[in-house]
Amino acid sequence: MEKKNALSALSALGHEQRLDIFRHLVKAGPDGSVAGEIAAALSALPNTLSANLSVLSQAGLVISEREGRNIRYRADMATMQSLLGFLLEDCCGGDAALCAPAFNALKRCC
Amino acid sequence: MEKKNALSALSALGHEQRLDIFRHLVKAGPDGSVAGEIAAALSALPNTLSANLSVLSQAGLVISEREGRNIRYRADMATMQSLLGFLLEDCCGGDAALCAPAFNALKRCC
DNA sequence: TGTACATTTCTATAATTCGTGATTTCTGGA
DNA sequence: TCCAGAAATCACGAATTATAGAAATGTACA
Repeated sequence: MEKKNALSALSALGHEQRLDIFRHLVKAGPDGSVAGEIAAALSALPNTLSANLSVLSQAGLVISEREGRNIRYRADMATMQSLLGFLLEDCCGGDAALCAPAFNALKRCC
Repeated sequence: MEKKNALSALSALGHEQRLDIFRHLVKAGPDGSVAGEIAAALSALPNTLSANLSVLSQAGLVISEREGRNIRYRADMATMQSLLGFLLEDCCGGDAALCAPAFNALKRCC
């Protein structure tokens, strides 16, 4: 992951409603959730929710798909994993072997 | 980790210079780096660097310690790990057993 | 005690982000 | 074609945050 992508992902998550949305989608798992459900779950106004979903989407943290007149959102765990890789790059004094097992385990999980 | 702590950590990292500082400290490892070294490495002005180190410190992402007339900073990996735990809570449909190995591996590494 | 160095704090200005209301687009069904 | 529901987009004032320069603090050492 490049720095600008990491920055947009981190600043997207550094906002209360967007963090709530992302965690809601993480908990929802691979099925995700449609915008209306998210709005109801978080008691959010439709337009602010939409704006925040757009920010998360541009940051690559969520993926959207139209489903009839609803739009379904899912958390993109692959982006999350590469963000972690970027943040913890060279975390073990450059000895990647120390961290590799942890990153691989994260990829298998979720 | 509570939500407000996660928010302050994420928004602290969602800023270019602060992200650079944090990654610099992660690469520096347990020895950390003094403010002057960081400023030289990032070509940062002393006052803006100080302000951003303060933000990272309040977010719990770095730890500081005076060392003569310098101040040494270190990345706090424990905060990072609990942030990941917060972000990925219930990521495997509530089946924590799927994620536990990955989180444990992360704790051992770094 | 006096000086030099490293870092922080203060202050003012500039830039960015946020939330809200109104409008618009897209879809499905009468 | 027309209407209703779902979501996105636009515009704008308010609030927050960032930046730089200048001054102040704390430390070491002669």
